[in-house]
Amino acid sequence: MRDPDTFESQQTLLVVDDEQDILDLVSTNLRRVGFTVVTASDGIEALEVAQKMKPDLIVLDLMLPGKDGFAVIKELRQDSKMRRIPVLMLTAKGEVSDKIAGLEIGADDYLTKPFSPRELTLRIRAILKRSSHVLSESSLEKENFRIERDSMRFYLKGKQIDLTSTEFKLLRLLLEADDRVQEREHLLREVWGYNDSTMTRTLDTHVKRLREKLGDFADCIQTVRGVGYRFSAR
Amino acid sequence: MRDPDTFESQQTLLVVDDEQDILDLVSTNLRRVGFTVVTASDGIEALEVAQKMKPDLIVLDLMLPGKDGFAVIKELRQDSKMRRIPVLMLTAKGEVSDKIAGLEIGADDYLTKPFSPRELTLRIRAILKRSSHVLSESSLEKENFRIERDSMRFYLKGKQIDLTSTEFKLLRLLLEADDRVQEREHLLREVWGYNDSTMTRTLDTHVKRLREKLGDFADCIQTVRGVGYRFSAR
DNA sequence: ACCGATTGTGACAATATTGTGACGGAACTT
DNA sequence: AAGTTCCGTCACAATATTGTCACAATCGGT
Repeated sequence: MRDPDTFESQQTLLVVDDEQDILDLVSTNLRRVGFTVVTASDGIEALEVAQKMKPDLIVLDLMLPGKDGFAVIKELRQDSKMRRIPVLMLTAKGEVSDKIAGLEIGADDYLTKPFSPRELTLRIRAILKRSSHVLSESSLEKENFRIERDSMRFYLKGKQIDLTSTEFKLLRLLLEADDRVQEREHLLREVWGYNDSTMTRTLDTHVKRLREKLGDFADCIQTVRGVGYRFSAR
Repeated sequence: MRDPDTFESQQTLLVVDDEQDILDLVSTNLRRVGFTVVTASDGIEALEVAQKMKPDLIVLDLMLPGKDGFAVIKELRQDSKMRRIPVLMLTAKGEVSDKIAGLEIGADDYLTKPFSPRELTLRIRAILKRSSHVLSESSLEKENFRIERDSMRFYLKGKQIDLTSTEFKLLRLLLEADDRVQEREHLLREVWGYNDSTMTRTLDTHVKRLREKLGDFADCIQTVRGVGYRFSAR
């Protein structure tokens, strides 16, 4: 009898690294624990494969010939089809800067080389669990909040509340972020498509409107001054 | 059959000493227990090799021709790529001064000659274990302190404490440094982006504000006169 | 014990950031 | 066409954060 946790529809991982031995090592290990693994050895290839295969997760080395990990993530996040694919970033020792530590680059997690295969699979499982829960189901429920992605409806304490489409997008992002701070720039990019991040106050205004509609729960949208907003359900 | 946890991409050590026999002894021993070892016999060479190889740890003799161990560490800590590489300092009997004892020089540990190979590998393992864990997880817990990088929340004895973003950055750096002294210049560069390190007292002020918020635990932020600050949790 | 350098401290002013209400235009409905 | 909804901007208010300064306290060295 199989452990129910491993009894999952096979999940596909894309592993991207330019060092062949690491690629081999990682993929054999991941296959051994039940994943389907495809590989790529540079950024361009990675993007192509990602587009074609729609992997459930990408393991991405930061240092790549041609297009580095940052660039790959950036393009990934700009494509609506691939935006949701979680990324686990691999970094060499010296590359660990604050940017990475803060996960400001858009990766979902990162791992410093050298790492043990066990650690890698643990991380992958954690991300997949989190994101399958959060992202793939059509409705997302959290405490008193509930969002139905398909119908674009929002419920607070079971009661439906009308949101405009922008409000909905914004609240959805905040909810999906699950207590992580979402930077202003990020929200502006995701909801409005603003890439320049210049002066606009529309985010503030919409947050205000959302808070109004949340009533007693207005404080669930917390502002992190100088950074962005964070949603903490209750 | 190998233990899966030891099945990791090989870790590289850089051993620096000007005495050839010690170099040989140490490296053969370290290779025997599974490390990749590269060597250098003076400070200049050490820095070059470190830059090129990005070793996972440097074993550094204090007494070196040309540039001594202190100088090497100092330069190391100034380079953003190499800043995080842990250093194990080797010292001869008489050289153990207060500076070394307090590890105020930026080393992660030190060992007095003569030492047994076994002791050396134990120390190395300890340092590597410590430093690989500190940065790789999204939340960092240490005694009564806990920092969640994603949500930018800080907890003391389980209770959440509000920090401004600057305070958060500062505390995070101190916590991540894990008992190592962080030089003023370094903190100013990392948190504020100041490169000139001229006269500003804002670091002092922020440390004070942090201490206020830490209450009883204010003394965990220790000042090292003329050098910087050190965080030692309890 | 004294001196100079360094750090702690409290107050303050400047600045940066966000909240808020109102407004006008655009898009959509009726 | 009139009414409605939604959206982004603006001006202004309300806050929160930050850096500096003057002065006190402390430390290290002699």
